[in-house]
Amino acid sequence: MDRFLSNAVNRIDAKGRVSVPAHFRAVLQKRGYQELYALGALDVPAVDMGGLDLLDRYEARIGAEDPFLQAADDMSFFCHGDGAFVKVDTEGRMTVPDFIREHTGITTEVAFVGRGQFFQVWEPGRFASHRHEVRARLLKLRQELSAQTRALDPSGGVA
Amino acid sequence: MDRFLSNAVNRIDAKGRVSVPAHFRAVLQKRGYQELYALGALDVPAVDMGGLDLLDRYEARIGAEDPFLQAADDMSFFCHGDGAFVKVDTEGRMTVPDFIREHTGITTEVAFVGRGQFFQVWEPGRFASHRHEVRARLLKLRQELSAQTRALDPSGGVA
DNA sequence: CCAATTCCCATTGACGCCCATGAAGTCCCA
DNA sequence: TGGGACTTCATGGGCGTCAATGGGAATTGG
Repeated sequence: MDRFLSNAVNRIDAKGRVSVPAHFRAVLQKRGYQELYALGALDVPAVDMGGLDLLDRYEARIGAEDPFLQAADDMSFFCHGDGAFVKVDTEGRMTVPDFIREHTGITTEVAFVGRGQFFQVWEPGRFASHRHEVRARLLKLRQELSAQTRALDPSGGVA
Repeated sequence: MDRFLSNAVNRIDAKGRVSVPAHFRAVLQKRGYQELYALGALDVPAVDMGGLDLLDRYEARIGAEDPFLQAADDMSFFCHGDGAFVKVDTEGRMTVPDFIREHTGITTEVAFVGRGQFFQVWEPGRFASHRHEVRARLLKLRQELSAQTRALDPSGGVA
């Protein structure tokens, strides 16, 4: 297994630590990352987390912009100033920093959600809501499309 | 880690000193700089700080300009005349000079903001405001772009 | 000689490292 | 196929180390 998949909810202990799911840790180790890069998502109360490759991808994107325009400055301010490194201890736990709690609303439990090349952390309740929203949007999209084409439904369907 | 990342707010003591975040100090040491070069940002109430390489980059930028144009003269006047060196003591603290206080509005607390190749100092309140502005601009930019490309979304995904 | 700055030491609070415990899952064997 | 032993993992807590901060002493410059 080489990508972040499925989801799990873990509890934050009295010292503010939470176990990163063993499966995610295995992916990180396989890719050679001991430290996590974390960045609050733009439009949802979630924080994206992943290896340094996540930051590299943002920096590559910045490199494509004219460095004297505001867009490049904004992007750097966002991914460097708003991002952070998060350490994972020898037991596979990370301490949840304040900016993650503020951005996500996390207090006592953390929902880890695999996203392929990275994963997200959510407040469990908000994650459940968002999941339903996404499902509803996809269902609607599929119904709209199937009136014209079967593109989203190669065999039995997405849902 | 070899770049300035994440942000932290530290307090100025009675003598006007403030601790440079340990992570930033580690980056400076790795690059071999004991002294900081500081220059007030043009369009925001922040001061850019970094090693001598920061000044080098500014000078390289000046060198790219036609020396007969006023722009080159202005740039040189600005980054040499308005820039300053800031010392870091044995404890990793710097004294906040007056021009930084005036340009940023800093009084009792300093927000250190990583920017990759350099970092910035802000008054914490203004930093928070600017952060929200940047996020709003990027969100808008992303929505405009997503009609054509998913470049800002590392997943390239639906959500 | 005074004032500002720098160096040194002390405190405290946060964080990383270690060990322990209990629950859940897996594998093997009868 | 069912049960038991082993492994893995999430979680809790003690302890040492380091960083941020405060204050005093020494040094330097005007």
